[in-house]
Amino acid sequence: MTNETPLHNHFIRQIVIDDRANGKHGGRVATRFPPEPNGYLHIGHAKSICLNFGMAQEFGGRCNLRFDDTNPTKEDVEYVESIQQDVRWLGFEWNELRHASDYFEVFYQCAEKLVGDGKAFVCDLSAEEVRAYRGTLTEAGRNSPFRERSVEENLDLLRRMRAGEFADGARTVRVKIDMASGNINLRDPAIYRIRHVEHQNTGSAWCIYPMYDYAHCISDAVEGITHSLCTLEFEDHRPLYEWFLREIDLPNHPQLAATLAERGLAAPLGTPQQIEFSRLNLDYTVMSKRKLMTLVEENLVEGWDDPRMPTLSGVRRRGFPPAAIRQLCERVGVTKQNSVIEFSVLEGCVREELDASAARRLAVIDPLKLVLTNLPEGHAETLVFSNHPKNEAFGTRQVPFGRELWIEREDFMEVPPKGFHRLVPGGEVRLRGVGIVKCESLQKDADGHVLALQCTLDLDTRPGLPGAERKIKGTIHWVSATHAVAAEIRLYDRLFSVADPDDDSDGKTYRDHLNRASRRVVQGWLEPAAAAVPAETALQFERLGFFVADRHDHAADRPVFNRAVTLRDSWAKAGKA
RNA sequence: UGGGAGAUCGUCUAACGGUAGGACAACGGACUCUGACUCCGUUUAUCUAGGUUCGAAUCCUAGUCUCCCAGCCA
Repeated sequence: MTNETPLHNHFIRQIVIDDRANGKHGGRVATRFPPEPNGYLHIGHAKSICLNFGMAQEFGGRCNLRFDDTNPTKEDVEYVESIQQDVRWLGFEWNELRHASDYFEVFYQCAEKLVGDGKAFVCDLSAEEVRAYRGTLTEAGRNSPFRERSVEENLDLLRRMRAGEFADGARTVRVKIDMASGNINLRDPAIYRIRHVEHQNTGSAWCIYPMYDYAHCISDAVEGITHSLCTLEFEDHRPLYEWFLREIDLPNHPQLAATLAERGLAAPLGTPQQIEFSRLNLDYTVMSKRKLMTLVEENLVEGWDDPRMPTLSGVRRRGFPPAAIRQLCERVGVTKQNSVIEFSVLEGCVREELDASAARRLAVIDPLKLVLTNLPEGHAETLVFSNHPKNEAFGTRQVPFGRELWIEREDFMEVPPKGFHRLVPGGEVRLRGVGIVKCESLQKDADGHVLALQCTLDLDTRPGLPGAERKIKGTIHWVSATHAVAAEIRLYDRLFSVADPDDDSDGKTYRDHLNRASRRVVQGWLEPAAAAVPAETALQFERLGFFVADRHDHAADRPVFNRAVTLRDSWAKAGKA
C-alpha cells in the first residue's frame, strides 16, 4: 500500500521541532490554511494544505480552515463551499472553520488603538496620488500631507468612515512606518479602504474592509496560530506582519478581541511566526487563479472541474485519487527554491496509488471484430477473473465469453514491425484468460480497412489445462461482443502543448498553447462488470490505463469513463506502436 | 543605481567541515496470461573565481545568474 510517511525532514518541520524543544508557544503547534474564496483550489494549494494540516497532525496540534475574505468585491459563497469540499476530499478535517470576516470588529478595534497611539492616520489622497507619493523601487517616497493630522481628527474620521459617511475610495487608513524604506511594503501601507458592497459573510454590516497584511497577522494572533506558513512572495511582507503584531500587542491588550468571546469564538491570543516556502508548480499547466478563471469563463474548458484542469475538483474528476496528490506533495518536499515539477512525477504518483487500489477490468476502446470459428454458433460461457493480480482481497468476478469478440484494433497488424508481440495473419496470441488463438483469415473493405478477423482457439490452451503453460509472447485483452456494454470513454491529455505556458516572451500567451487534442471522446465496449460500477470508481482497464467512472455523467446503463492516466507503455515509447 | 530571497543530476530533493545520497525521468536487462506491476543494472549534478583547511556543496571574499516587490488584490 501507499507509504505516506515523510521521505525526509524539511526546514519547516525542523523549525517546529526546534521551537518545541525550546518550549516556544508552550510546545503547541497551531497552523491554518487561509484561502481567499475567489476561485477553486488547485494542486498548488494542495501543497499548502498538506503542509499546514500535516504539521498540525504530526505534532498533535490544530489546523484551522480560514477564509481570507477581506475583499468582498472578488469573493463568492460558491468558492467557500467548493473549498471545504476539496479540503475534505484531500483527506483533511479542520479544527475550526473561521473567516477573517469573523474578526472585522477586532480589526476595527485594533485600528482605533493604532490611531490612538499615533501610529495610523486617515489619508485623503486618491489612489493615483498615493502611487505618486510612494516613490519607486529606487527612489524614496514622500509623506502624505495628511500624515500629521491630530489623533482626535483621525479618530473622528475613522469612525465616520465606518459609519459610511464617505464614498468608495475617498479615504484610506494608513499606518505610519517609513516612506523611505527600501521595502515598499513599509511605505505607510493602507490598512483600510472604503467599499460600499455586500460581503458574502457579513452582509452590509461594513463598508470599510481591511487589507491583507493587516488582517492576516491579527487573524493568526487571534487564533493562537504558532506557525503561519505562506508562500515566498510574502517574504518581504514579514517585517510588516511583525510590525503590526508588535504595535498592536494583542496578548497584552485582550480587550481588543473581547467581542469574540461574546460570539463564542475562542481567541487564544498569541504571537505567530510567519515562515515562507516555495509554491508547487507543474509543467504543461497554468496555476494562476486568474488564468484558470479565464479558461472557465471563456469556455476553453468545461468548467472548474474539467478533468484537464489542475484544480482539485478537476483532478478528482479526472480520477486522480487524493492519496496520489498527497504523495506528490510529500515527494516534492518543502524548500525555499522556486521549482517546477515535471508532470510525470504526478502521473507516477497516480499510477502507484491506482495500481494498488484499482480493480482490473477488460475494455476495448478502438474495437476490431474477432470471430472464433472453431466454437459453435451461440457458444456462451462464463469465465472467472481475478480482480487484482497482486491482492486477493479484491476477489474475483465473472466475465462472459463467446464466439464473437471485440479486440483492440492496435493489437492486430497485417504487416507488423520487428518485435510486435500481438496478432498477425497466421500468427498466434493469447487472449487474456481464454487461451491461444491463431489468426486464420481476415476481411477488408474496399479501402483495405480490416473489418474482422477469423481465428481458431487452441482448445488445449484453455486455463487449467497443461497446454495453458505454452509460452507465447503476446497477451491481448478482449470483450465478448454479445455481452459488451457500450460506453462513452473520454481520453484526456495535457491541456497545454508546451512545458511553460506562462512564458510569453515570444509574444504568445498561454491561450496560444492550448492543446487542441487534449480531449477525445470515443465509444468503447466494456465487460458488464465494468459498467456496473458506481460513479467515481477507479478501475484499471487492462493494458489501457486507469479510468474512473465520471462523477456526474456515469450510470450503469449508460457508462461514462474518464481516462486518468495510461499505463506505462514501453512498446509505444520505443516508437513501435 | 532600492529592498527581499534562491542557486546540487533532465526534474525535485538530501548531505549541517569527513565516501555528493534518494525519488521521478531516461537507458539496458530479468520476469510476465496486462509490452503493466515487480526486480536488477547504467548514465548524468555541487553557478564562477579565488581563499581558509589534512579535508569544502558546507566556512570566508569577490563576482554571475534566477525569482519576488512600486494594488485602496491576496
